[in-house]
Amino acid sequence: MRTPRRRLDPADRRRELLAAAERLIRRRADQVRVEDVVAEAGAAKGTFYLYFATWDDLLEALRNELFDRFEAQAPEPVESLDPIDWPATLRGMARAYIAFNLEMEGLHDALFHSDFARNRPVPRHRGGPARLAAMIRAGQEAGAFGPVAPDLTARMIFAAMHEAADAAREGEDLRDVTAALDTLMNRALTPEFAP
Amino acid sequence: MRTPRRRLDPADRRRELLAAAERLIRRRADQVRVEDVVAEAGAAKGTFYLYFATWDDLLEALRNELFDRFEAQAPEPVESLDPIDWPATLRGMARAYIAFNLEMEGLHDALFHSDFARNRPVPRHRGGPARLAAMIRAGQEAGAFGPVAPDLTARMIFAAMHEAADAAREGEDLRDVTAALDTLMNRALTPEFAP
Amino acid sequence: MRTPRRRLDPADRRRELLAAAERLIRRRADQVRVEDVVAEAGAAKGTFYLYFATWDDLLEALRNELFDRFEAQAPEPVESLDPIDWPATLRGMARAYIAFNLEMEGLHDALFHSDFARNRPVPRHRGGPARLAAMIRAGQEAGAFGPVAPDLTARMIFAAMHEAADAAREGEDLRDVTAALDTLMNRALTPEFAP
Amino acid sequence: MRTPRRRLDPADRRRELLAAAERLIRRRADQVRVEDVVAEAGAAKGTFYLYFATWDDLLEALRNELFDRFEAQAPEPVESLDPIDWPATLRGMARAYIAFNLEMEGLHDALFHSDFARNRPVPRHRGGPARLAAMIRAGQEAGAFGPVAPDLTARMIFAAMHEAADAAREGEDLRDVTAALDTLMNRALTPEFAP
DNA sequence: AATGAATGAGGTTTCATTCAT
DNA sequence: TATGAATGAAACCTCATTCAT
Repeated sequence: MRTPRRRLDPADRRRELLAAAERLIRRRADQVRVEDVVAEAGAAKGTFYLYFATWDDLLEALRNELFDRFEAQAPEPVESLDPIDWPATLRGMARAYIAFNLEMEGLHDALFHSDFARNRPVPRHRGGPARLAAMIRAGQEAGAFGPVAPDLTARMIFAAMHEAADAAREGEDLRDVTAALDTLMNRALTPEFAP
Repeated sequence: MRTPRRRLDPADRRRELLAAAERLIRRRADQVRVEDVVAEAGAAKGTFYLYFATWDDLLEALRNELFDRFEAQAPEPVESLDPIDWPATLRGMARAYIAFNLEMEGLHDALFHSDFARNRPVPRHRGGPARLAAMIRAGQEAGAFGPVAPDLTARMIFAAMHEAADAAREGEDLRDVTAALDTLMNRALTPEFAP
Repeated sequence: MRTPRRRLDPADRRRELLAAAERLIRRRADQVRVEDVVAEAGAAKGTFYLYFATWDDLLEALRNELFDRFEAQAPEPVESLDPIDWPATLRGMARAYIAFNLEMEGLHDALFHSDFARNRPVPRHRGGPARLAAMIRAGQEAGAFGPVAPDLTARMIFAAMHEAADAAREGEDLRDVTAALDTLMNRALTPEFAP
Repeated sequence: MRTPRRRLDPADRRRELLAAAERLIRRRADQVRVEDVVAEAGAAKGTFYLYFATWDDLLEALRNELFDRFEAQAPEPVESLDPIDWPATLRGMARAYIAFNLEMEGLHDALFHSDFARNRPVPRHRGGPARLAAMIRAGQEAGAFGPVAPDLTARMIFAAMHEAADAAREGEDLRDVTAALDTLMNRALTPEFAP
């Protein structure tokens, strides 16, 4: 019983493989093998290697896609005319990030804390902290944020966001989590406080 | 009888294996195999399994040891008589944690973000966030910290500490990092600010 | 229609494929794959199989072509009128063979000592030994060569030629090699010696 | 149904694997895979890699063993007291080599004309030509052989021996082959002929 | 208590050949 | 006649774990 061939446009086939991998890794990051991916995608083993030279290349493609997707959904917040409400913008970003992260499930560790992540670090310019730092700087210029170190504070707040998302995933009430994060960010950046 | 057997007190043997594993994992978490550990420890392969039923059991033992060690070195801050300076205590803990984390090198991801970590989550009561939450509660009762949600805030601040340590490891100046973290914690917990 | 199709006269296409294969195998007999050949020939993978049913068929075609080419360039030595100088004729053939063999590079083993060679032996009538044996017989009839067993001696002298070519390829001085071969052949066939 | 373990002394296990490989390669040099060898040797796949890092390492070990074996069976020819009969000694070596080569079957090409052979050439000092050249030199000093170039002539005569063995394997009568080779060697080396 | 040879499931990657277009 | 995406049977190699000694 031969499997009938499904001839696809290469771009489509690639998409299917990526999608299949994403679906599986979400569920159980470990234990996903090339074999599983092609089975899920309805392709043959060799087909995988037509599109990705190694397993890590697939992961890299997946990571890039996630970045693209996040950037598409949480677009540059500015573009406004009236004085921007920076704290609100920040809160918006936090919500978007938490939602995105919650939705990532198993992908996160597989892409950001695996051997893969160690071997292929995220390029500096991608990733949330850079965006967040830019936002802090802009807010500071507008007088909406206090005089904190933008880059390091951005990294730490981003880590806090990430942790908040984890907490939500582990069962904490999402409103509590969001409120606590809002409080933390508000306090961390308010211009009304100078220690 | 090629290699003479080294008969050891079981506790010593176990310690040697753990120490060997720690040394190797620090260096390169992936790529460490049972074989390497026993070679480093001067034992035979089978001996490993007299002390650890599986590889993950070794990791768990290692994680526990790290917790013990951290708790031993960063002792409960209280025990004092005069009014405690809570912010200072917190800063002390942060410094201790950063130092500890910096010194962990490859251990961190191997123990906290690997497949192992997913399969065997850290027991609630161990780990920094629990201690930190306790500290926040105590500080709040003493009027030294503002009215934030203790557990969630503890988690987020802990994540920030962790990120700070990462930043230091990646080359950021340790004083800058510590200062930024102090600022963040101070702002996040100060009682003088109510949004 | 990405690549424009190159419609060729079948004979031309076949020639191109053969030439491409020859070029590549010369360089590195192992490691040459169908994929490489079609790339080198500017054709698509499937096209290969329109001209050669299997990879071994290509090799066989290549081997035949080499035989043809050798026979064309080292033409039947006779055609003469005066008494033929048989030893000189033999030396001429040896020189031609060495030159040819030197020029074959990686082709030799790929065509004569590979799994392919085992599965498809050279037809008796092709190949140097047969020609050489004929020459020895003719020379014997003319009284120019001694009474040695023509077929076996031809095989062995041919092997010696081949070895001489190898020696030259490995860096021995071509004149030394040729001289040693001439001496061997002269001694092996001289009529002036009967043990 | 587990296969019961056969625990062997490492040297014995290695011998068994080599012997199994030799048996199979003799029969059909291509088509022999690690899997076949371990099956023939009654071992598990992983066991192979305990003894040979790669397939080519096995082939190299096999080649070395063959050399050893040949040298053991065709010992240094000298050791004599009276004037040595050099031609007879040479004929003896030729017979030994033919016998050995005939007995090698599929091993020859696998070890001397495969990709393996190209990647790991025979060390100069092993192999027949070196021994043969030494013999020619000794014979020349004793006045038993004519003034031919020893090294190149040795190579060519060795190739002739090899071809003679091939002829015998292909069905030529062994006595004819031996006689033709004797004649060739006698003529090639006789001191009574100077062209 | 200790050893280290042996196991074998698991995973990756390659490439001749097929076949839908 | 030509294309090139797709196939899937090999083959290789690794390493946690077992077990006979």
